[in-house]
Amino acid sequence: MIFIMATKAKYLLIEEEIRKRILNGIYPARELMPDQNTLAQEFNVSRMTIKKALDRLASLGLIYKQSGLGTLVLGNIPIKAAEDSPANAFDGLTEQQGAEKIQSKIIVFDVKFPSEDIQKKLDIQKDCPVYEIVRLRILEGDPLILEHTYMPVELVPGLNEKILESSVYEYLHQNLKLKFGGAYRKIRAGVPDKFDKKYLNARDTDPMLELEEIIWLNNGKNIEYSASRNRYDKRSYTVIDVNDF
Amino acid sequence: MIFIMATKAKYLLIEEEIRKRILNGIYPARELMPDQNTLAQEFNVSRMTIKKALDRLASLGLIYKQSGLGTLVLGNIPIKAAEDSPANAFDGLTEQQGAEKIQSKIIVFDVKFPSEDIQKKLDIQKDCPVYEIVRLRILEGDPLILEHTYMPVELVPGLNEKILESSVYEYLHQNLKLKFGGAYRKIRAGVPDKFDKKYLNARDTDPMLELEEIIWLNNGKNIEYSASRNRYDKRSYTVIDVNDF
DNA sequence: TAGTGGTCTAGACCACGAT
DNA sequence: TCGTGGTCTAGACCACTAC
Repeated sequence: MIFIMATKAKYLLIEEEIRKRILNGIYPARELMPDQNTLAQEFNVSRMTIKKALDRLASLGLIYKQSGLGTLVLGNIPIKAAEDSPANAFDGLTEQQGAEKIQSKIIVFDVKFPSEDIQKKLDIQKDCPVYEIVRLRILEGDPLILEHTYMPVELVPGLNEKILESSVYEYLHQNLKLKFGGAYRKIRAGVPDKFDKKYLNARDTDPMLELEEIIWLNNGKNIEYSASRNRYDKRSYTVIDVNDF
Repeated sequence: MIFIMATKAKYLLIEEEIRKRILNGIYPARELMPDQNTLAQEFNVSRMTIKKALDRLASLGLIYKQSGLGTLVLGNIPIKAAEDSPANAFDGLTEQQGAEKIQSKIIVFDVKFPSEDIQKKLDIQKDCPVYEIVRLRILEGDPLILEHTYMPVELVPGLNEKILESSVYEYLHQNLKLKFGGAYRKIRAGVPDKFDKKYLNARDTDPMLELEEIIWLNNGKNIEYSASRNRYDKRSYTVIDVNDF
């Protein structure tokens, strides 16, 4: 009949509740959990709403649904480590690790016209100035990531060193009210360059893990191209994939 | 998971059609496309069905939806290269590249009791034998990937060298009728080991890109743990991420 | 205020797996 | 055959954005 979205959508609340039940062993791993109709009755919602909650849990890899069989609770993932970073995450490093743990040292902060390469990556014209930023991100005193970033000036007015030293993401969201639409990321390995050697203390034989990234806003404009260089022994990226056929 | 009705589900057909319209510029990039009600009328389906098609296109990064605004068509992704491998893909290498291009050379094919590490990764007991496989994957005559794989024997009866030389995935699906539930993948960089040097011709200073992977079946059992070593100059992995907070 | 996408319902039929 | 999850509908209200 009527429903209120005072806070969260029902399917999100149900998702949370079911996740708790899985973690607490109320729905044990490797067993079937109650069927959608039963859950719909229990939560007093329609089956579509239950299904939406389960779809999300399935896409996180917590459950597996199969038509004709039921919904299976999956176990924990053995190669998952606490220090792994999901390859699909939107919060900045500051938000991931906590502001008190992360320091940022500005190596380069400049404005220039974009090279052809950067024009293509940001989808802008050659007369559209961009910030060029190189930041060293330091976790608890340890050099962790060297970030090379390009952003169109017109999309990010008022960027300054103070902001770069704290959280750019916060500035974009809180102050400029910008919203991210999505990101495309590419992960690869590479040899250390002179920046890596100087700032990440990489030796010639130390592999680097590089995350290249284009982020676009909800209006479709590209706001950032960045290449993050990680020490190979400090970081890895993870992806969960759910079979869809 | 899915349908396989005699015909495809409506939302899949609509997804295809809209994708075509985007690629053909009928719905131009960086502009709003028709709203959901209009599309529902045009395709003669309910709005929920249109929404489901759009949800999928959004998760692929082709469009961006915003409540109150409309649905925006996004452009192409500048750092996307033809040789990139999606980090979330299920088909084996043979299926990705075509059977005629890929050769597999078996370096190790053995059966043993699992180490503690492998027991944990496959979630099995110590008396449950596993295959240990090392395969060199060769693309058009060029050594590409060195795969170290472990699989429980009881889940994969009848595995042999002939199968290893063609496609294991095909054997699992076609012959054993197994279905994958999902996978967890971890990507990192590392230094070359003696296998990499011998079979991938890696020099001491060549970084390796490693993809570690656990695959589980739709019954929740882990069927495979593998670590794939790639030459850094031959391969990178990609992820698309869509903001949906 | 008008119009968008997001959520939700109650009920229907279908394909699939197990019995 | 029965019960499961998957799809689909027709219509409703909500939250957000732009005007």
